[in-house]
Amino acid sequence: MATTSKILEGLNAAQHDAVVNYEGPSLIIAGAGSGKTRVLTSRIAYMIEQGVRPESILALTFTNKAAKEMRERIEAMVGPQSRYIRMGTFHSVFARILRENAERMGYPQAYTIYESNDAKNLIKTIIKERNLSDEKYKPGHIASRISSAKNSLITPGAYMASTTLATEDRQRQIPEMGTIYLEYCKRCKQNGAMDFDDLLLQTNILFRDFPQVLAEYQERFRYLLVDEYQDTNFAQYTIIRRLALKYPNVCVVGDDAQSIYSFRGAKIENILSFQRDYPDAKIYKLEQNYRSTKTIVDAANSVINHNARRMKKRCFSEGEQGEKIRILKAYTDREEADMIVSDLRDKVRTAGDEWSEVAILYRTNNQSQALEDVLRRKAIPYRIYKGNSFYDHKEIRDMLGYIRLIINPRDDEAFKRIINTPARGIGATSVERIAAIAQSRGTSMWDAVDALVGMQSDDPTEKAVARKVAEFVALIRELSLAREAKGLYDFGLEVATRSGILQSYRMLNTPEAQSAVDNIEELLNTLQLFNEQVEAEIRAGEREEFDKATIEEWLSGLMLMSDMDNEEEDGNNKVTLMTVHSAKGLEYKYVYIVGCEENLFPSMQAMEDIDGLEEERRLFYVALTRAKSLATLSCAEMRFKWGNMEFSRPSRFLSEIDPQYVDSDFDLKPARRSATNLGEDGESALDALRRRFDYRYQQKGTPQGASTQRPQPTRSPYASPQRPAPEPPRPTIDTSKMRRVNTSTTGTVTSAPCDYAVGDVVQHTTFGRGVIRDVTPLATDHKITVEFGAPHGSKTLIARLAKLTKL
DNA sequence: TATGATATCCTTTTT
DNA sequence: GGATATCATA
Repeated sequence: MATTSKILEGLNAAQHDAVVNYEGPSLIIAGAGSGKTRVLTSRIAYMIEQGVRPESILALTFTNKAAKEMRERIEAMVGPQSRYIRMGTFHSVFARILRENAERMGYPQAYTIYESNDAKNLIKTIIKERNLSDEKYKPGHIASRISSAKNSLITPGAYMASTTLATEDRQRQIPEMGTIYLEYCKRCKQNGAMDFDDLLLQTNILFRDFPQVLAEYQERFRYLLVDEYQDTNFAQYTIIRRLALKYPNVCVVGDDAQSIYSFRGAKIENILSFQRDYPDAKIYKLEQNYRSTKTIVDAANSVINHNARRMKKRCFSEGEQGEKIRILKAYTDREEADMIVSDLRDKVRTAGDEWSEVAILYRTNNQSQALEDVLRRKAIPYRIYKGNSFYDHKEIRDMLGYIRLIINPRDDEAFKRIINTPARGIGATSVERIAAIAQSRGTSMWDAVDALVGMQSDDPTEKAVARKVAEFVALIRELSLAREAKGLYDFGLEVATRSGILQSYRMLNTPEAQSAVDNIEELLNTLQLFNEQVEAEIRAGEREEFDKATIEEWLSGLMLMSDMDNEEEDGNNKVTLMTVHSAKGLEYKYVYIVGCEENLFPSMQAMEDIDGLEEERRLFYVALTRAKSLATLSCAEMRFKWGNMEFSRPSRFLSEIDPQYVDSDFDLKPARRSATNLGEDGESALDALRRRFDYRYQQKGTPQGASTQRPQPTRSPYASPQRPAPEPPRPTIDTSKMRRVNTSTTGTVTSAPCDYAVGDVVQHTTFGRGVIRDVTPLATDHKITVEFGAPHGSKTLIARLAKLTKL
């Protein structure tokens, strides 16, 4: 402590304290832009400088990219020892630990990681096998229930023992839910597979059932650091709890105001009650924002102040006042995109900035479409981040299917995917028969087919199928040999060629097929890259000689990789498009938040209860605080939804921003649309609106050749020769819908009478029957507290939005 | 069994 | 509007 470390230079008082006091539990409340990453990296670097062994540090981040960046920054401070820090997402770190311990838990070491599609397919199979109605038992719904059970560490046994869950499932008319969950887990294990949630659940089971294993990791990881703690779920929370039991050197960093992942089971309580969990925890508050202008920080604060559930902190900026937040309004979503893109082009050009200083953020992925079209039309380079776009491609999933089956022959989902891909004459009936045989023998489909190959049959069609199956078996065997004999890249290439996948696309001479071939090549390149990387690590002595690159390791890495983690190789000077969720942790000079409309942002389903609405508000806060110098918000009056136009009103969040920070030329009050505007006179108002967006209007093909005025030939679904242009030249506008929207708008906006009173009995679509306990008036609505009894308890809802019926 | 046509969901957010 | 699922037909 005698000499000051270089690492501490330039830190403010709060940051300094948070870096230096690394022993014992600490909670770092880090407001947006407060130098959180800097504190985390400096803290770790400082620890190493003070003699803490890097191997004893476990740092968990939210994305792989964040981990990579942190490691680089630490390396810059303390050099190559940083390589020995265990760092990554919860999922990737524990996937590796599980691999080391898989066998004692009844999983193969080469277990496969199931992504959500695999999980859903398996659930579908189970539902079918049990002859349950796929009307009531929707795979997606079942999958999400299983997922939240796992995130809350509820095993199938516990699930079925719970009377609360049983009644809940009966209410939802899925009484077999527990059985399906049990069967699902059984089948995953049979298949030697873990889904995303298993990676956390099974880690907990490992630590619970094998205390000596837990003890080993407790000794190994004496210092724990968790980033984005406000977004951890119960399973993650418990892992940390367990690991910290012996040496409570646990440092969590987060911001309750940025908790936006409750749909994934994240519990904001984890951060709110850290002090209760670790009573002698030290608390550090990083409140100075170094990222944004005063205007942006203050505006964001004024919005988040509408939330009741907050931790006390005061975020401020000492930067410039900066420009006011601009709010733009367009008539249609299409026009909104035009407006935004022209605006950002002007900004970038006049200021001489880079495209990469601009981000366009939206609430839902589908909003990117309109923006992409305009960007492409104006030849502005852009980069779009979209979930796991890699697996969205069939050719990639097929390639991975082969590789998975070779690594883990028990993986029935992979087997089903590829047995007839590319088509080799083994149809659904044959596959079902194989599945049935496997079921009856209690083996995997691969084992079933493997045993079947030697058998003879007299039936000629059966014989033909048997021959084809035998060919498939031979193919997989050959590829397995290739895996052992060849390097990673060559093996991948063998899979692509011998399987016939590559050939099947080359035969087709379409641009889509070409892109598929490109994707396959890209996949093979990642194999090569991975191999080179591992070899470099071995040469540098960071990795043992015998620990060569394996296809298993590559595959799990790939499964746990998100689009976020992919580095762009062909130049970075591009406008960024992404959801607000993916923007967390990032910053841009210019930020555009589009679609600031009621029912979109905040989203319709989130507005059902107060918690949901508050989370949307935090999301909006996250969006706003991404901006360094200028934030621009926009909304449209009409938006294409499910193929027809729907009206929307400006988001309540726009009017929640303190007006002194806003620059807009229209009234922001959500209640602005009055009855006269669209009342009985609705049609003419509509016509006026139609006229103003005749761009789309004409594009949709007016029969009189008006479309020829448009120089831009856009793909037009109504222009196809088979289908005559519809009589009224506005096929996309469904007036019946408009009237509907219309009446509901006028009815609720003008005055806000409340249909509910204390003591009323109501029915809710998800929570069931309840009694109203309290009614509080809001600006344009009422907040009601409803007691639902057993599983749900008391909920605070917004009268107009909650799906309630009075009984 | 493979292909093309029609029906149906969809739109919250992701490791 | 679009992707995916299911169905009808050769």
